Amino acid sequence: MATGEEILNRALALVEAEGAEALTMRRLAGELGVATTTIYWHVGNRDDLVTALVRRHGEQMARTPVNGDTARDRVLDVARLIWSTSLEHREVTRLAAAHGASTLQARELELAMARELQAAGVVGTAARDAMRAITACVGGFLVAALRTDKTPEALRRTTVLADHSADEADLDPATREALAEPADLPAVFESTLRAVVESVVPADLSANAYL
Amino acid sequence: MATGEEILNRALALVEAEGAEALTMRRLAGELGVATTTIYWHVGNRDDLVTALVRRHGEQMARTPVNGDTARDRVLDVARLIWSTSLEHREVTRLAAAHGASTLQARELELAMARELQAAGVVGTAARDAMRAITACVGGFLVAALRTDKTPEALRRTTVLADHSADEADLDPATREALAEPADLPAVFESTLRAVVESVVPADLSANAYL
DNA sequence: TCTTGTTCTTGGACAGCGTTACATAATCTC
DNA sequence: GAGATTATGTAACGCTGTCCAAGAACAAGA
Repeated sequence: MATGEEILNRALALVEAEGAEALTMRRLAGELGVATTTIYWHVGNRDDLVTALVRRHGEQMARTPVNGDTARDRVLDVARLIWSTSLEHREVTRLAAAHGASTLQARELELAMARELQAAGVVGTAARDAMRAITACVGGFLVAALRTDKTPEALRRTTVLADHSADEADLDPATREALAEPADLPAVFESTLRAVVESVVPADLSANAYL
Repeated sequence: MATGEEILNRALALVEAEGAEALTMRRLAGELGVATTTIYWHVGNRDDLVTALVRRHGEQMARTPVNGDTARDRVLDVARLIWSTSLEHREVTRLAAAHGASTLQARELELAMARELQAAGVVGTAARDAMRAITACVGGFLVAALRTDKTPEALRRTTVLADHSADEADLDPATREALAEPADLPAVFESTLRAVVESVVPADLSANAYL
């Protein structure tokens, strides 16, 4: 009755609907109308459950085709894809991050990036290092974006950084004011990633007739 | 007998010695030879405990002076400082990350960065966005570096990305081989951060007589 | 049809977690 | 010394992941 596939479906639905922390063995079992131990029999550990969940979801995430004319644009687009799809399914992303399985979640997309890098002439250790740089940055921005959701007021950047009690008087008032409100994260992401990709992927001269 | 200060000291020692997940209320109480509730009386919640811990530790982290001749170098050096001190106290960093208090941990150093940016002529929203970009990247690399420690073999990048069963045949063998072993993260960090900082902090012409 | 073996499900327990209500002891204040 | 404040302890509640041993369902062989 309760196949492993069904359990994963239900678990995914639960996570997307009520957040990563709603995924408990008892809760999921109740959702399926089944005893807790049944899940263990079919899927195994909670670790196994989450791993299977993230892997399956990661495979579905890589459906979108890659856009862009130049090699750089296509690499950049893969990075954008990781960013946007991770944000669309932010609860799964949070779950994967808490589980240390972010790489597994983005596996297919990272391999796509490896292919685009190869098309740009970046192979071997250079490709590995380029991927590392790009994915680290994407991951950093993702952490920043997801943190904002559930962090209590007192730990927000805007309050932590703006709340200086008369010290930090040497900071420009305009800067102080700017620190008190959140940045436009997608915009900063876009420009930062562009800089990183440009530093790592050689310009595709052939694609631009004007150079 | 057990002041709040002492409790924080012991908690910090516990975290640094046995990892972030060793910090449980009962464990800490036992360590102090005291009932669990005593901690609640002195420090409050576990959230409060961790917050206080991270804040205090973050203040101690900002002792190191900033080096560098040009404005860019000094900004870069602050970023390096966040990176290296966070890695030296990696368990506290892990704890702060799990608690969503990374900004609090790096507060003093981020404010130092704001000052260096100001010295470089970057103020207002530009300074905020620049800080966001830099700290997101540093955070991303930190997550990557810390993840490697405690992730089970099966979830490591090197296995996740290298383990393609005859698919991905279109990937260069050199790339495949490179993906199977870890990157030199500090080196990639250094070069990536340089690119980001350069894209965000204007060159300090006055500091270089040759330009 | 009865039996045997495998697959699947279950109830109940265990140890651990954060947290709290309540009772007790120590210390200071008037 | 009486009373209030501060500090600590006991015992429980509800939650978590996990496992064990017992049972139900079902397939196939005699």
